Amino acid sequence: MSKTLRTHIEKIVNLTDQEFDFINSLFAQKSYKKGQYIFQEGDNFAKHYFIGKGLLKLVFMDNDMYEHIVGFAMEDWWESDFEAFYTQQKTTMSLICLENTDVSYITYENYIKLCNELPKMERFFLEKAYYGFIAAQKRILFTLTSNTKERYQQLLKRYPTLVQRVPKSQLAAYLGVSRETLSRLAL
Amino acid sequence: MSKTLRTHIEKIVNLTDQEFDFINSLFAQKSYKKGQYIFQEGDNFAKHYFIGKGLLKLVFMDNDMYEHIVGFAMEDWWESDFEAFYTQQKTTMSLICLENTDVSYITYENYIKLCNELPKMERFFLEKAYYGFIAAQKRILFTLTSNTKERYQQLLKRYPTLVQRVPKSQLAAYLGVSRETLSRLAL
DNA sequence: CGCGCGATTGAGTAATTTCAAATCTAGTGG
DNA sequence: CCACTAGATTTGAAATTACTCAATCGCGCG
Repeated sequence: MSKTLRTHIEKIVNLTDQEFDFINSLFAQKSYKKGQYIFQEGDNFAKHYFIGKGLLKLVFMDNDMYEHIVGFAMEDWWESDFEAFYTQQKTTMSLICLENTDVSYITYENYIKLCNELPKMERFFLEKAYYGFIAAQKRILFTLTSNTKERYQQLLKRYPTLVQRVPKSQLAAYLGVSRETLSRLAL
Repeated sequence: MSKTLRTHIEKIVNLTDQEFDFINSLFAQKSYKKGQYIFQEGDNFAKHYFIGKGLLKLVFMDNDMYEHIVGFAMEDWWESDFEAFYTQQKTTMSLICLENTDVSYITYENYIKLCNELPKMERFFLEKAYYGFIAAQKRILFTLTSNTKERYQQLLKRYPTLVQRVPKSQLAAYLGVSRETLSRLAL
């Protein structure tokens, strides 16, 4: 799994063996089973997670206990409650395993240390943040410009593997429609 | 206006006079009148804009020529077609002045030079990217969890000055509802 | 076989859109 | 000061879309 992380980082910045050893020393590994919470609303010490294997959902629970899906995350993706991580406040969302999952994670202290001692990693995280922002803005634009059916078709097209691994009710919670409405869409 | 930019940057990283002179040498200034396009869908050489004064909308035009508002931008904000800027492709959106506006802008080449020669500016842009991402994700979450009325009230509460400067029809195009629906909301 | 979960279907209700018309408002010229 | 106009907003009514609640269906698994 460490090899996965290195390969992943080296898609953006090149690393010497020593540099990667340093990076690796700042990450820890953990495995979770389907259904487990990696973190839960209200937790402190938010961390940043790199997913080696598995499938997760980042959810926000409303007053009626309905889970709104802010995002899915799978192999080679990063996920966290980003605001909680970066500002070191309590999390407002939860990260839940939809499959058995292996993650590498970094604490905020180690993240700061990493950026200070290895500025090229700041470049790496900057690029990740850019693409995260671009993706979020595209999702906003798509909800503005498209109806439910089009957004569902786009989801199927864009993440074909994801869709096969996730119950449709979860896709509805991501798209922001009821599962009945999703079920009635004639494709 | 240069003073504004310096003050703005120094909220995140401190600068020497020499450093700021260097930064400033990489930016150019330009003024626009209400109604003018700073850039338009299909333009090349996307730039990154810092708004010294004025008010802008970032819009995407659909097949029916309806303008969807991806975001507003005002004093002390950065705005651009971020994907077009970062990947140096043609813009897919347009940036339009809702008031007379003064901007400082940086080209992609100068942006790269700036980050390479002054790594602390990479830290600055990283922080901007983080907060941009967090804001976008919050907007997504708000559309998932709230009805139209709540989203409009949130907008009024969060950007009270903006709301006074923008026609309601534009707020509707930002929220993703028709202007008639917005008009019928009893607050 | 039967349980449990997810998906679908039905029926009534609520929210939003669309198109059209009426109203309001700020700025202009006489 | 008033009439006029353009743009913005509001209102009305019908059509569409989505939601809710309830019932049913389908299927893998012990």
